[in-house]
Amino acid sequence: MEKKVSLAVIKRLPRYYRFLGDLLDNGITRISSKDLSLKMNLTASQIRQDLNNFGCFGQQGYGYNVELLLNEIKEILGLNKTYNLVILGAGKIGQALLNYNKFEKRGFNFIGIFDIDKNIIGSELKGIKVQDINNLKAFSKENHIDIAVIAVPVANATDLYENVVSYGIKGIWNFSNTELKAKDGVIIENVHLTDSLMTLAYRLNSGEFVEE
Amino acid sequence: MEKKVSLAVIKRLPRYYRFLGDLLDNGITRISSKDLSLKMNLTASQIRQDLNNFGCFGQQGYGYNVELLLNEIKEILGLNKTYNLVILGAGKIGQALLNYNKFEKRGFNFIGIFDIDKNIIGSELKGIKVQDINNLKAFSKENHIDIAVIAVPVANATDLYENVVSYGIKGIWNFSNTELKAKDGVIIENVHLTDSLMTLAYRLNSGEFVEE
DNA sequence: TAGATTGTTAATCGATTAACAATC
DNA sequence: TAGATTGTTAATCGATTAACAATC
Repeated sequence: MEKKVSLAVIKRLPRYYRFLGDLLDNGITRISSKDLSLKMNLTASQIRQDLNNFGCFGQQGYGYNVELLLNEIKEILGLNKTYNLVILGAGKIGQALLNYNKFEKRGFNFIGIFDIDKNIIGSELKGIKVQDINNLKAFSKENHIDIAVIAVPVANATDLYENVVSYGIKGIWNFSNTELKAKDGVIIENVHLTDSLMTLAYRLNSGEFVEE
Repeated sequence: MEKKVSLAVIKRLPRYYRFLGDLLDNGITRISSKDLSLKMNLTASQIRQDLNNFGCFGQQGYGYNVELLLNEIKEILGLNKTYNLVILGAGKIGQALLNYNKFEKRGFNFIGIFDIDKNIIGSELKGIKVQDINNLKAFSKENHIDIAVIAVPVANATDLYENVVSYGIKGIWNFSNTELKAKDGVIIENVHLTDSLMTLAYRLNSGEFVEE
């Protein structure tokens, strides 16, 4: 296994990916760490350090080939594979995620959506029939699920999480505003919207100036 | 102005707030940094350091009074005030946010929702009429807006952002997958869902074990 | 009082930045 | 070749952890 890369670096990768994609779209084929640093508001040093966690993608005197680097990062992020996702909770958040087309473009495919509410179960959303959450166990045996999206109310989130893990699902994208207990081999990515909004509130009051 | 508190600390505050709220709900009235550290998977040192950025809330030999500390953090985060928000983009994400009741409980009130689509404009969502985005300027003169939620497609986000800033709105909660240029006095909080999902994909592939 | 636990200073660790030899 | 820019080592900076006197 490769040496451990810090989470700070990993969290910057999607941003590199976005900027490089924009460059390519604008017909720019090469870029130096210096020029990229100016666009991204980072230091050139940091960019080179970040990239060198994964390999030597540049060339002295030349810089980086944009397309090549973009593909390397795509590979690093695991975006050459596809992922099967299920959405747990067919409320507004679940539906919003299901309808957002960008995810499928990146290889994240929604193969199922589940709910507990009899009034929603059976209805069709974006070509997928909403299933009873009790079907998830059986469904997970017939289909390989990479990621479960937890989009249910806080009260149900923890129990659901335990079930999901017991079905062997390794990736959790958690939208519920609660802590899910870390378990070996299970990766949890939290999207705590309330926390995000509170942080914004704090910063609005603290009279902070230019930021990120 | 107080000394600058690092963003790392600020981002931990909502989590403290959540845990302390849970403690209080469970009837726990006092807690030591040591016990809290065990629950939150932090070090006791870090908790004391974090809190002491803002004041001395504990007592030697006793620990912290849960209710008192909760209120202090509430105050620090600016949750004793209320905030007026407008949602820009009445699509699924905009609607999901509008319908999520937790925000209003914390003092974040949605006072308007705007869209560009004539088919949606005029319809009513959660008791609020969807307005034409062209009304936003006039609306912002009649109402104090603390935070604009950008929930429009990438293509429109940058122009909209420039407009919003020109209307004097200082807080931006950005759900579009693009970079908004930092400006003095404007606070941007990004929720980059695609980035979050990519980070999850990376971690799923990297064979990482227990985390966060 | 004795024990517990804070607030705070000092030590450590890790991440960012600077510098520069290697080399395209 | 000369200039540019990398990859990488060393220096700096900041954040986390440890230690402990103060004190409830």
